[in-house]
Amino acid sequence: MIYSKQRELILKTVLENRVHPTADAVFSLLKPDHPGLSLATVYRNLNQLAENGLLMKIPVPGGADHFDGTLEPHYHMVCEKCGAMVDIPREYVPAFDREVGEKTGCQISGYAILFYGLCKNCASSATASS
Amino acid sequence: MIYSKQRELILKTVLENRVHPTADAVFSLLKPDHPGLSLATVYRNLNQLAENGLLMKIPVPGGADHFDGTLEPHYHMVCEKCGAMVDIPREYVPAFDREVGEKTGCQISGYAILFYGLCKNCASSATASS
DNA sequence: ATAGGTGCAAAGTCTTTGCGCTTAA
DNA sequence: TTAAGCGCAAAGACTTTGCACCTAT
Repeated sequence: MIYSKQRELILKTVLENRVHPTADAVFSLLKPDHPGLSLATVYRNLNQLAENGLLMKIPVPGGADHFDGTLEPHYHMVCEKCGAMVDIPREYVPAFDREVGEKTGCQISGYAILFYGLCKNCASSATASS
Repeated sequence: MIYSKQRELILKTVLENRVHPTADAVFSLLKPDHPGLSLATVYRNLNQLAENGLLMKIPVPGGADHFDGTLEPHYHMVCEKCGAMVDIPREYVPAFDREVGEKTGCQISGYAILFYGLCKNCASSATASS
């Protein structure tokens, strides 16, 4: 992976913006200061960075993929009200792969969990307004 | 929800084909005997049936949604070799929502788990051919 | 020199939607 | 008769790709 200015910028943007941005969000953040930048470049680099383990790709069914600079294993929740993506510490979830593999005869290589709900802010404002 | 011949056919197809078909798969199964059928109708009805709890919609990141006529709560595995979708009994997985909600302050409404790996067939043929 | 990157625009995949016609209740 | 459904074709959202040019090594 030879150096490229664009890739550096894209990685930096994800690392500095802890909001788990989508490709489009990264693009929008960078575009003003880098008018020549292409959305295709953002997609290519985010995917490449994820493949190389420098970022985590978080697929969201029915929506755009998000990218996360936090590499420690953890899960995510999508806020159904504001769309925010919230980190969920990993330790509350056991290692399913082995368990499920033993019981079903399948060879499990991994699994993805995505929680749905309301983030702290939206949950408290919903309570307040009732 | 007023009756429609198409909806009946679509539901019947999912119930009889325990392969967790996609909208397109349902369409392909029905098209030969029902040349007038439209893919849009299949999508509309599958979604409506899922909303009404007669089917389960299984979103697959980066791929087409699958639909499942088995209503008892359970999870799924996508075979990375043949693409088959395999049922995973539910009891091996605890109720996360409450746990995670308590720890994070978020109001969790649900979660989705999707396993990745090799189904029994593909796992054994991989072993055999080595 | 050359493999890898980039920008642009086109294409691809999956899904939804607008519209005029049809049908169940 | 009228709200719900249908078929068709168009559009939408997200992502990838082909190509000609550029750049790090």
